[in-house]
Amino acid sequence: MECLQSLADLQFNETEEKELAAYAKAIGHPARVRLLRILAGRVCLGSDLVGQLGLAQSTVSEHLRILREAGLVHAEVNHPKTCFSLRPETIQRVQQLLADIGGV
Amino acid sequence: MECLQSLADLQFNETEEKELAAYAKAIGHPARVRLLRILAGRVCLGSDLVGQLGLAQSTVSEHLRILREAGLVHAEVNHPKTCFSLRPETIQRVQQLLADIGGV
DNA sequence: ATCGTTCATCGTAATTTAACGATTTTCATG
DNA sequence: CATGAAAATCGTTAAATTACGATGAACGAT
Repeated sequence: MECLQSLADLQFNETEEKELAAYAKAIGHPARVRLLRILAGRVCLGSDLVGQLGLAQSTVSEHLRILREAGLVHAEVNHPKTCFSLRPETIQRVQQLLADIGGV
Repeated sequence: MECLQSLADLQFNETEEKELAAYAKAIGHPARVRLLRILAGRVCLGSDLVGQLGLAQSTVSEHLRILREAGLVHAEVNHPKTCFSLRPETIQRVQQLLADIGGV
């Protein structure tokens, strides 16, 4: 007995699979979700975000780095401050990749 | 200097933050994204999925467990076989949670 | 009752992640 | 040029993740 439907026509897009996995991995931590929600419709300095998260400055910085490297957040440096903002087009890209799976 | 917009009105929904983080964490691995894509529009036995992934049976079983526990995949046992299928409503829920952040 | 197939679970090792305090970098300002 | 503030990086520890082979459990068929 085999799969209930044919698997012969199955072809993988490994690049997109890794792309979605990387986005999801970056989103996959409550502190980072909170950062994204704060930055939805708001532009913030790192120090403000530290205050909202209740985590050490270095920890928040690390979470922001992960979000930045994933392309979910943009950072504009104005020494000694840095302005963080959401990149909504990346969120939309994630939604598009999810739609290919089974979403709307 | 503070955040460029007010943070006073900020309120968190920790439950939803954890919910989205948990979904994203489950999706955040290329092998699990592939499983989801295979199961999009197809119902498969575990043994078929093992063949498609090129990983050990125990490893695939573990990935399927993670997807199941996250509510992304449904498993129907017909001993000694198990039928795995996507739960599209969960994918849609993830999209909704993303929309609250900055998606469409 | 035994065997075979399928899937889950166990035990383990290697890698990655998360978190913190301490330190360093960077620039504007005094 | 020295200071100070903000953020990144470093070093470390603890915990979680990933992967595998081996083993175990469930049940249909022989």
